[in-house]
Amino acid sequence: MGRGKIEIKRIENTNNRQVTYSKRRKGLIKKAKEITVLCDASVSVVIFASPTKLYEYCSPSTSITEMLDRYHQHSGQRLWDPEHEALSNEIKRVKEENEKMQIDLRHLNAEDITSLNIKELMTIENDLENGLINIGEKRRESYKRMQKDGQRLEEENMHLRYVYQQQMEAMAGKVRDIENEFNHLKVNDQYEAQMPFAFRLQPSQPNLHNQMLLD
Amino acid sequence: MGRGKIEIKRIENTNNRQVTYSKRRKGLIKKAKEITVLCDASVSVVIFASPTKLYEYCSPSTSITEMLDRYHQHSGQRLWDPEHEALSNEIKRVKEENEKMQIDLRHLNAEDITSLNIKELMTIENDLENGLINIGEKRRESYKRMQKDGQRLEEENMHLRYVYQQQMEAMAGKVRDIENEFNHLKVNDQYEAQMPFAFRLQPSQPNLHNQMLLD
DNA sequence: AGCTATTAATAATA
DNA sequence: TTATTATTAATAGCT
Repeated sequence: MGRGKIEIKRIENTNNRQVTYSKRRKGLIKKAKEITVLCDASVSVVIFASPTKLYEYCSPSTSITEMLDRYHQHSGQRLWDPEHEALSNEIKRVKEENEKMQIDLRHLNAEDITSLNIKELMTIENDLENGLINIGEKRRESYKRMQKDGQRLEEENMHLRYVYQQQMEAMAGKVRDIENEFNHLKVNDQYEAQMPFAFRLQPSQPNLHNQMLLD
Repeated sequence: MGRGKIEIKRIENTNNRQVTYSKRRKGLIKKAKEITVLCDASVSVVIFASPTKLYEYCSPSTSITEMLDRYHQHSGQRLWDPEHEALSNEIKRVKEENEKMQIDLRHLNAEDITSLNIKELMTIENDLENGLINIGEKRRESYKRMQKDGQRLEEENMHLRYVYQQQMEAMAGKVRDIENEFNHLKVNDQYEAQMPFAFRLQPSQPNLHNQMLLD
């Protein structure tokens, strides 16, 4: 691809070699970028021709480190300790999960579905429906739970009122008894003994709590 | 360079993507080999698109390890030490991505899915969705209403308990006053007068309603 | 996997 | 280095 065909062998002319290096390096990295985008691939490229200059490309989704990690996993070499391996496995696992979800998402968005058969489409549709149904189910459940809670609270409320009134009345009766006794004793007494207070039962106050809120 | 020009963006069709990946991967590695020979360069290429398959090229004069060493020297980074951190960050990043996708997946209910091939299917699904969404809306409303009611009842309940206890204590105090008065009178009395009852304040009973429910 | 019509890369050149 | 352009090389869309 040039003005003439060239043999793939070392370019002896230094200038030509450097020019070609520059051009082809650029081309290589461009290709790497393209395959990354087009094919959802992870690519790492490291190039150097002289000790001083080094060029590298690494696809955005990864890092050189991760590429290395993969490389080592692939080649079976173990250059580092198990902890790192554990981490790499973790990454691998999470990334796989990631990929699955990406596919699912794309499918649910009706992307990529041209490559799917009717059965797979049905499955996706089913998933969508089930998702919706499940959400409905959960809502219904918690609705019922709330309803139950509401009822329970209402009942508790009623009983509290009831108990409250009962107690008040019982007390009132007892206070009346004391009063009677007191008055009876008072008959034989020369100096006016008085009830220390005039206690009267308060009427039942269903909205008492509202008043309490103002305290 | 093909039958048609293509945009550099992810190829959605899975089959096409894989074919292109295979072709371009081959091309990339060929280019890497060529620049290695032509320009006396050292090149390392690592490619992978699926977790299981990994392709790599490394110029014969070096090894991946040496490439790395050079990379380290050049970038000033030392990959082996902070590797742990780098991997952790990677995990964190991917996990965050995961979470986002999970949220997306969950929110997909309301997503509009259209496709010419499966138009009918999707229409039905849409109807289903909308129906469920409307119902969901209503549910959500009454859910909130219930939640509010529940809160109100709970508050009322608490205040009833509070008022109840206050009244009981006030009464107990008053009953004590009466007792004192009574005893004082009794000193000058020749026949044993007795309190008509031994009134004692019941301890606060938070679970009173439970007992009441059994009545 | 192969086959080509096309596009893309690049060797020679300035 | 950069730009131009004549050529070759890579490859997209089909079988």
